[in-house]
Amino acid sequence: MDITIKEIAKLAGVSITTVSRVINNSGPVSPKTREKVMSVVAEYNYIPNNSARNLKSTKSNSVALLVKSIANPFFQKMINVIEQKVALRGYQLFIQNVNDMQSELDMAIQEAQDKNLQGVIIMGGSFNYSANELKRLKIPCVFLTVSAGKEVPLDSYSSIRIDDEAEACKAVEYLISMGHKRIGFIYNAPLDKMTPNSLRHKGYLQALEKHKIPFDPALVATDYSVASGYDFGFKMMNQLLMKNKDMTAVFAFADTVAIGAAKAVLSRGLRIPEDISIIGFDGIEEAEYFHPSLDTISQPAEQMALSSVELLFDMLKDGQTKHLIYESSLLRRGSCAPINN
Amino acid sequence: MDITIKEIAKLAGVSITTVSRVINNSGPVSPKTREKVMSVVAEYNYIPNNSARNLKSTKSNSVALLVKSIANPFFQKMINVIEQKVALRGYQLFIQNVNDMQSELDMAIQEAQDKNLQGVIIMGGSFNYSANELKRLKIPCVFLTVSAGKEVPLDSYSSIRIDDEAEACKAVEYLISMGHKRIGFIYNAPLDKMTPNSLRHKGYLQALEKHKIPFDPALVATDYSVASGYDFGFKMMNQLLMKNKDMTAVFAFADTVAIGAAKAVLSRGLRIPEDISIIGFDGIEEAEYFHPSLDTISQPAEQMALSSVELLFDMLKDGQTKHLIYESSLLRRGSCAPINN
DNA sequence: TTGTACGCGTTATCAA
DNA sequence: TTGATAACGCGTACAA
Repeated sequence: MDITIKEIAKLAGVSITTVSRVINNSGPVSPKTREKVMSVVAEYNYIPNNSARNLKSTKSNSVALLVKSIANPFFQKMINVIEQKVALRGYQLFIQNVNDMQSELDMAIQEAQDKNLQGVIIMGGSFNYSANELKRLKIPCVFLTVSAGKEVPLDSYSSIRIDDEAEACKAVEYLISMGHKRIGFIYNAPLDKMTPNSLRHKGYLQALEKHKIPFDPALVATDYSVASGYDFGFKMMNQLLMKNKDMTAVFAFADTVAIGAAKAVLSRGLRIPEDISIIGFDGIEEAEYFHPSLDTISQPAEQMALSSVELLFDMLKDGQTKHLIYESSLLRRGSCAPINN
Repeated sequence: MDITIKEIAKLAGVSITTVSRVINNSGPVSPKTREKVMSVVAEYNYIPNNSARNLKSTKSNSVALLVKSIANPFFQKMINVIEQKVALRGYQLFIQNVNDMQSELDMAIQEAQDKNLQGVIIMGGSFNYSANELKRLKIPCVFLTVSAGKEVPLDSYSSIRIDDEAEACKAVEYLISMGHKRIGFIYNAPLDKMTPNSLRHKGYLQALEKHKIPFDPALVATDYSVASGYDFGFKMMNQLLMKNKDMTAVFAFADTVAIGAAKAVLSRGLRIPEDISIIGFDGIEEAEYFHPSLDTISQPAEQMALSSVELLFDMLKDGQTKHLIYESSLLRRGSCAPINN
């Protein structure tokens, strides 16, 4: 085992209380005692044991950020912002990945207990949390990019998201406004849960309906069995192109997928946007650096991340919850063009 | 505070020992006692406190993966592999991001103590670890993509990496073999530390020297003050293009940077590879899905990740250390072409 | 098969 | 300005 506070105390010829005071700057210690202790601490590379600390103390100035699929590029920039803002408040931030198999809420509950967290931000996930589970998480919680779902009382959490359905609808209407009627859609969402992706699907359908464009299942590509990403977009787009010779535009539910789709188009010798218009969703850097840069529905990621921290500390302060729905912006960068025939 | 083992014991009408036995499957418990305890545990959503558990220093079957800059796309796929392989061994894996300001080794030491880790994999970072610090980390440690540096005894850690210098040299020689002589280089490495990136810089110089191509500082773009990424590559490439009208090829030290650079080329209406050949390094998915797909020096990421887990468990088993240097492969995908004038 | 009691490393409450 | 000492929640000898 490593060196403990007890041994440091003995080596410095003081009590453990004094050592504790020195390392935590709590309570009064005479300068020369402090110095003595410090030197011993340095000499033996003493590091306090956090488990013991958490066990004893009830307040640690720390919050956690749980990210459902940290590999998601869209989340990356939000993570950076949150990291900075939390640090600015003098709090420590624990960043944890939550994989597909794990329950983010369960992890939050566990971590909250282990680390005496003051609050949690949960990024990604679904809209299906139970009021009961959320109640077990006794600390303030902010959902980022989703809300907790209908059954959960609004005053038990805060949330920040966009209106995925409306924004997706906007994307498709943008294509429609350019004369497109045969509009493909690529998406991937679990069947059993409500996620932002499911809402984007709804948005696609809504736009078609609104503009009296008949829905054609052949124009929709999806595959629950695989993870979405570049290759997913690539494969799905190839399917769409094979099946629909008259398709003139495609809406991909995420930028990564849009990139894969765009690659499929270009690889076949087709042109963007002359032959196929493509629009994505999220607003990640990769879509901008693709060539041609892809049009997209861009979420105000930095702003959302920033707000998540603010809402969390609002809750910490006076328990006030808030539910923000941000506007996304349609970025026209040239991957969509009016239909030309 | 949350419910504790003591309260569960009381509610179930048994001792805490029995509860402990039930939840850990240690020691004998009669079926009906077990059932009784389980039901109380379930009813009250009891979750054992990990801090308290760790305090008892009962070797928890867990290892940690510390990632220097988890946002790095190249690391992402390795993380997935490691996650799976560790799980297969029945160990729990803690994944931790280490940002630029933090010392990965210090974090490892801290975590090892707090969580009773059995071992650590450190991904990324530099070649400058001190033997002393490594000694303070008393558990097996595997460095992935770097080694610990010259002063550290080889039997105190394991490592897996590639020969960055030789591979970078290979990339440049590939360009040279196609007749290129005015070859730009974009890179970014801290001045005070030895990193894979510094080695790639060396490789660039080495290739030039080997083929008697005069070194021209105007062909090298770097900027220590910013983080490297797409935008970095974009900016640096624009600088290079402005300064060197006769440049025919560029080697970017990382694929992300190569993508930004390629975007700069295409944005100016130049063609790849007809006007400028571009080659990157790492072998990330993004480079493949860029259009045109970018040539690159591809590291065997999955294999390296897999080996890192194996080496860690080798060390756990019998203390054997090993130092592997993998071969990278040159992926020719069409972003480089023979010079044509 | 079950329970009692101690200690893990730390902080906090007293009293000196 | 210092120092005993009691918790914190849990696992585990050792007893029963």
